[in-house]
Amino acid sequence: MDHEKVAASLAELGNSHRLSVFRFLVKAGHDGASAGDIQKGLGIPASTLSHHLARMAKVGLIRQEKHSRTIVCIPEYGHLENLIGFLQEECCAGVRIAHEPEPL
Amino acid sequence: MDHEKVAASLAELGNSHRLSVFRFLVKAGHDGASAGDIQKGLGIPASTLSHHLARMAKVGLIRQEKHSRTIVCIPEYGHLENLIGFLQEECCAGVRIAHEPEPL
DNA sequence: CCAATAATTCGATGTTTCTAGAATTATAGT
DNA sequence: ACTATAATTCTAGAAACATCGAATTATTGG
Repeated sequence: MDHEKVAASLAELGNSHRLSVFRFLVKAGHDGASAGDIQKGLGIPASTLSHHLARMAKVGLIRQEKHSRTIVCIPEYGHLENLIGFLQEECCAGVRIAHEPEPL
Repeated sequence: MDHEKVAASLAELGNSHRLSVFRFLVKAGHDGASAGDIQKGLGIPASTLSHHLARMAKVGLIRQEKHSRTIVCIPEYGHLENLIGFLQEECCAGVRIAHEPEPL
């Protein structure tokens, strides 16, 4: 993942509503949750939520699958892993994360 | 670190200039770099840079120490670690990071 | 005290983002 | 065909952000 994509993804997660949505989806698990479920669960107006979901999908934080009338949103775990990996490698350079063992 | 602080910090890192600044500071190491050095290194106009540095300091991503005329900026490694920790715990729930070993 | 340097604050402008109601599209069930 | 449901798109206003030159505030050295 390159610099610009990382910045764009962090910017998306850097919004309280969207961070809530992502956390909600992670809790929901690999099957994800429908836009409606998220709306009810978090109490965000439909049009506002739709706007945020579209942004998250655009940068690859979530995937959206249409099943008849409902749209199922699934968190892209791999994307977040890549993001975390970037931060650890590019932004922690030489600094060890507390619970991570020393390299040999 | 709570939800709102996490969102605010991610939002700050979610700007290309600021992400560059943070990476620059990490490369510079624990001694950090002066605002002037960052400006020369990244080619960002002084007033623009000052604006970004102030924002980063506000959420705790960096620390600014004034030494006579120059301001030294130091990355707050711990802050980023907390951020990464939050993402791993709240947003990866049960998902294993590739290079991390399975728990016993 | 004066000139030079380092950095911030001011001010103004253009852009993006957020928000949410209203209208629209798509689909299912009867 | 009609109605209800799920979600998006449209639209528009407010708020926040980004940019950067010019003016300003320290601080150092001569």
